[in-house]
Amino acid sequence: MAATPHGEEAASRAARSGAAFVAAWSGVPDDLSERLSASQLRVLVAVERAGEATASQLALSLDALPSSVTRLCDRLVAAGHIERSRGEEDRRVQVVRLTAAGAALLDRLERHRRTALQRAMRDMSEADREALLHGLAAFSAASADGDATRR
Amino acid sequence: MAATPHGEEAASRAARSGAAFVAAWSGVPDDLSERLSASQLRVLVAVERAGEATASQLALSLDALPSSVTRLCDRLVAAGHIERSRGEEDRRVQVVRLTAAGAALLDRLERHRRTALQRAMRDMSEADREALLHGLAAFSAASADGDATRR
DNA sequence: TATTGTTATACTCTATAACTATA
DNA sequence: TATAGTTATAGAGTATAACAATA
Repeated sequence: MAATPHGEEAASRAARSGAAFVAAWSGVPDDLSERLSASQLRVLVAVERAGEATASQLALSLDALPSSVTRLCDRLVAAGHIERSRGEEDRRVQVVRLTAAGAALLDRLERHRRTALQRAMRDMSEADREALLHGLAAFSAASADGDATRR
Repeated sequence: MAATPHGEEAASRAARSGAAFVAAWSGVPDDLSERLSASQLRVLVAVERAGEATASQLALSLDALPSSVTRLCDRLVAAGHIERSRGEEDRRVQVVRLTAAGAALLDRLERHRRTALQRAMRDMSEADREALLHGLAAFSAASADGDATRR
């Protein structure tokens, strides 16, 4: 089996066999997807990652427009998942953060993800699990380095 | 480092370090996401996988409603990505299939995915790439077996 | 009478543009 | 006057219910 130019063969194999992993990783529990739209969930995850964020910061990190973020936050506030308050230095901005309910919801999402991954991984050999975890960590590191280099 | 009960630790690591792979795998080229909504793209992928499909079959495989599929197909037909025709046996059904333009579009999506994966993988060692591909293949096989067993 | 697909309606998401409050 | 956020409006996605054509 000869190496193909530029690792095209490896990328092609990753594209094919990666679908199952992506499906397991990306799943959302039914009761959550019934209560929240995918967009609302994306906002929630972005708020969690940022800790605190203004509408324009969220718009940037989500590649969305401030007006869209405002609407999404309106509904997330109404549902009790986030809270908004005026900035203390600059009173134009609205600072958004998770409520306890929002954090609990994201916790359930994370647990669901781990459960879905575990379901497939428990049927793998120890060596295969090891290879997967090692490979994913290396991919993650290479992605981060690439981003940094390209800056 | 002791093994944790039920492989929870392994699943937790996969959840964390898998994010970069999922991001690379799931990316859509800008010019495509400007022309097509994510929902339309999902329909297109489902049609490709099925070869030919009726509206209700698509609704099933997409976990959507026939009425939603009809709307999405309306726009995909208008854009020239799919074509519809009456079933020959059962004249109630509408059979959907890709046009050449639709197939070309999905081809570009696939090439974009391979390129994104290759970008990170070229900075990995040969051993790490090997581990990743091996692990993903094993995960995919375990998922398929699990599905079959649970049937 | 049952089934397939579509159309009617209502609510959400997203984008553009106009507007309000603050700087 | 510039900026942050919101509100107005319009097109698209998705759900329920009513409807047409076919079986």
